[in-house]
Amino acid sequence: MPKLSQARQELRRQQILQAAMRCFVRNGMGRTSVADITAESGLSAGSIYTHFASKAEIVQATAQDLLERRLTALAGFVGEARLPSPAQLLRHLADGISRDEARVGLQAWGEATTDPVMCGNVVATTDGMRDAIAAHCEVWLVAVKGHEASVARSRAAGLAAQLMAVYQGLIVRKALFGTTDAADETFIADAADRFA
Amino acid sequence: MPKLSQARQELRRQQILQAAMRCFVRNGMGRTSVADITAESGLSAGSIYTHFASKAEIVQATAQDLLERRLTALAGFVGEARLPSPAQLLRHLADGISRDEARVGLQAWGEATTDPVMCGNVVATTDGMRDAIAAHCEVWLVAVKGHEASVARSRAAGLAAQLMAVYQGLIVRKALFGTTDAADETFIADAADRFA
DNA sequence: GTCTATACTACGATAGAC
DNA sequence: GTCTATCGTAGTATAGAC
Repeated sequence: MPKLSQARQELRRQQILQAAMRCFVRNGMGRTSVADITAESGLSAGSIYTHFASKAEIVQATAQDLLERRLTALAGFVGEARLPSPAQLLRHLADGISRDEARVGLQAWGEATTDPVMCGNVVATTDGMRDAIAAHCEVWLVAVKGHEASVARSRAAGLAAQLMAVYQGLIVRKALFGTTDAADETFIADAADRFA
Repeated sequence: MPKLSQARQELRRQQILQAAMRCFVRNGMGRTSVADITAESGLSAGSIYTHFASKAEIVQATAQDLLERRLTALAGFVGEARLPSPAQLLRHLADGISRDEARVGLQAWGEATTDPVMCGNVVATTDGMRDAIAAHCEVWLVAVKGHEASVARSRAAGLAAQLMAVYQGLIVRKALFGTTDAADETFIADAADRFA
């Protein structure tokens, strides 16, 4: 296996996925044609089909990349030594996603309702985020709030589920509502208070 | 204007929209063809196009009906004399939406990211729900919690935004995650506690 | 690996009879 | 108003040259 060739393949793959992402932001996953992606990427149809077997695969891979970026960012944040509070965690989640990402995220949810592969990816990544949040909250509840280990664990699970729900609501808000930064800040501060 | 004819038109319209709804649950808005809707409704293509100008219009109308049903149900609930708490409100919102409705709701959000008409409908209806919740919470904060009018108003606005976010998160949960009733009940009870 | 050109299909929408 | 039949197009995927 030539290593350089693999790196080049990965580069092409990213080139295609980033072009697809821009197309999805503009026209949505459904109304984006493979021709649109070829035009946006500067590649040809033939080239794209050597890297992806079908349009569905491009759609899934684009969403998967997006989901994984969010999960990785979260893992990095809770991995720091600072031991952020649940409120700070929520704030970081909110700040970490752009409007374009929120838009394509919503499209991915819509696709996931009828595409089992997409649904599996969404559920797996979302569960991953929730578990990372739960694990962090458990530590936080013990270290900062002085809870006992067993109650911290069960409280952290519920807390994580709630934080994820608010996060998901915030994604809807960011994608569809032309809210001002000030209004978003109020919203996040309010939610943070509730989980403080 | 013949009245019976209008009623008949409305019946056909509902016949088409209900068929479309079933198709969207099965295959999604994007992958449902007009032929699918004709087959499901028992009507013909020609007939459908006398009632709707395009497929996009059918998609928008189906989503609009779904959104309005949720808004009307909420208005009815807060219109009762019982003065439910925010927690009970959330519980009612959660119970009022089926998994199929949640699925198509998610598809509508995805469409709304690139279809201005759909986006307008979603935003308007969601704002309507939030306002209805805020108005109710304001009354509740004054009557049950004994808050002063001015602080109740500002607190109610924030509370309503938070409740909507959790509600939206719950829609995602209901549509994509095969959660058990018990787990959902825990989730809702936990959220309700937080807003009690 | 990448391109151009194209085969094949599926879909949205309409025409015209009844 | 409703049906059947069909037109035109758009879009996915592939074949074959380079």
